[in-house]
Amino acid sequence: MRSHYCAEPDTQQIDEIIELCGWVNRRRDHGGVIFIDLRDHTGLIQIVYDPDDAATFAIAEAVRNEFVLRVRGRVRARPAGTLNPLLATGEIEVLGTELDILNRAATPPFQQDETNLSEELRLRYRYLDLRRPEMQRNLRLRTQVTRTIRRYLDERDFLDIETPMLTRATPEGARDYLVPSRVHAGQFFALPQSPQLFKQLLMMSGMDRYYQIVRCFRDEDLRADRQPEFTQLDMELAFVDEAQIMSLTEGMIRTLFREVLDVTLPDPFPRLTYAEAMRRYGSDRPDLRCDLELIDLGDLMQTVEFKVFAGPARDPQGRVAALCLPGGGELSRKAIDEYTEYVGIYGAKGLAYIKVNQRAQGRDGLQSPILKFLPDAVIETLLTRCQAQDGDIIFFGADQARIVNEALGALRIKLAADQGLLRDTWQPVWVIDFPMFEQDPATQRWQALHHPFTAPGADQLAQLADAAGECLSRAYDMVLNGTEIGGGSIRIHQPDVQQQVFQRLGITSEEASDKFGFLLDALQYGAPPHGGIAFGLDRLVMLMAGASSIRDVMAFPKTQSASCPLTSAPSSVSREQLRELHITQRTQRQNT
RNA sequence: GGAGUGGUAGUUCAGUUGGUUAGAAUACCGGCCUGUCACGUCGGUGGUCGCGGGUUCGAGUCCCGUCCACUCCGCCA
Repeated sequence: MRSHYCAEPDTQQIDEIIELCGWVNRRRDHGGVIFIDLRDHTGLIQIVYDPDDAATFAIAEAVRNEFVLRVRGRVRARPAGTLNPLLATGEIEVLGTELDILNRAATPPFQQDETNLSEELRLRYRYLDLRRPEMQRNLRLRTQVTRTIRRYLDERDFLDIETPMLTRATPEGARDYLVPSRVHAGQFFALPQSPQLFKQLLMMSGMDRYYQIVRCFRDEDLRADRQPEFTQLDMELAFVDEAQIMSLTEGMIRTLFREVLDVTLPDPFPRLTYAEAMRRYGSDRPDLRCDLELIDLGDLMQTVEFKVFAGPARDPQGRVAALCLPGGGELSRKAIDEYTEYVGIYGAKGLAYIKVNQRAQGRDGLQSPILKFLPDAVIETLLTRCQAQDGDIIFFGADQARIVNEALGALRIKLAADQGLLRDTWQPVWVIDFPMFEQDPATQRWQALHHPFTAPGADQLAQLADAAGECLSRAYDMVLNGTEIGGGSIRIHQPDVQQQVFQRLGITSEEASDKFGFLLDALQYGAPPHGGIAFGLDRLVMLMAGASSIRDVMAFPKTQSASCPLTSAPSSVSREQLRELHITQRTQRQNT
């Protein structure tokens, strides 16, 4: 006997068809025969049958609006329309001879085939939302993904080791979710933002291949691809370098896509340095499904009278770049205004453009508000550099490099999406050679781009003190179709290098030993070279499922305000509970 | 913290320059019909127009505030 809950029709074999989800078509007694149409996915059905006598006996159990039913009867395989031309959609039917009502069911608050349900309603009745074929498919896919990953890593002798959920608050990074201690008045645990420090300690313990599919917590504002609790595939290896980790993990992703989606990814994945990614795509997670690239014009614009361009061109922190959209000459004034507004979100003060109508006619064949500021030679060179052709439009960004990159980088993706220039394919890429540090524009302080345990490149130590901004790290990100799905680094395993990095970050040795003295202590007892990576499982599954939000690949996600309509969490708690935790009740909202 | 979109029967939506009894589809209930399958057909129940305040003779509609959901910026080492 086999039994399944299923959601998708599969017409290949009768045995598989019988595993499908379907629906009791009519509740009314029809001369003692109940027809079950397996193409009508409006509820849950389970069919149990005897594989030796599949065609003649079956028990179907189903949840319908009013009843949970059990039907015993004959199963009849029925390719669409063959047994009765009127039965155009059915694949299989059960002719019931007995009917039991197992339970009553209330009318559901929404219809299962409704596609426009509000997110709040879906989450409030998530258990019903999860009956929908799409959600069944997504959670099924998620299981396939974790199963495949585990098998890949198990075959390579990785240890699956759990790390604490109640741990120590971290000084940097995201805000922590805190848990008050009853035993220690006034002290708090933090839920882990990642198992970073523990997995490094495990390397020093000789657990030289570690992985964990682990929940992580960050108390920051939500997005379509960010939830306060999310799942990482966390990995760490000892005695490895970047090449080994990248080779191992891209092999894992290739296996995953081949086995789960029947998709062949490139071998090896292409690689881009951070600098090149920013220069060509304005982003450290470039979407390579689109060929549009940013074109540097800084050298051309240094001497023009147009201060909007000349200023940033002369500024070492500035950038002047162009984006040439083939066929974009068709864009209306309104459309261009909308793109101007769009780049404004990223801090761009405007969006200059040139429409190339008739390039052969030189200046007269162009259309642009900024033409009058640019000499012929400059115009000619920039057109050549952009490989502009008749009917194209060239957009310009000129500002701080950070703003130009963000604005044109985002515009590039939006133009590609709007114009249908994103290929329907999978484009993985490694981004490597990240800077160690970035400078906070407000405080001028140096901050770790990845995290403070990331090793600098072997030849980069000299830069650490004098030219921190140019110091490159041994970090790497895996990017798929413009989404960062994994990131990691080779870690610092020498205490003196770790001290230097802390110093550069302005972390005093007192602070360092207070916050993660245990890691510094551990380094002293002999740490092997080690490194690792963490993949965002939710994002990965979201991409593979074609979903637009990680909520659609999580069983019970939170809303954008980090609450749960199903359980009404977070909630007030009793005074008694608070008292035990040494929290004064003033901190609680008076709503109970 | 900021920008935008939305909130009207259980659900998805419409609702004109402010006008009298707020509509449709679907769901639900009842009758009829039925190898029906988005069944058909006849009838019925169902609304604090998110909430609060204001303008007005009159507010679903205009104004202010607020709450909720979603998208984005900031934030997310």
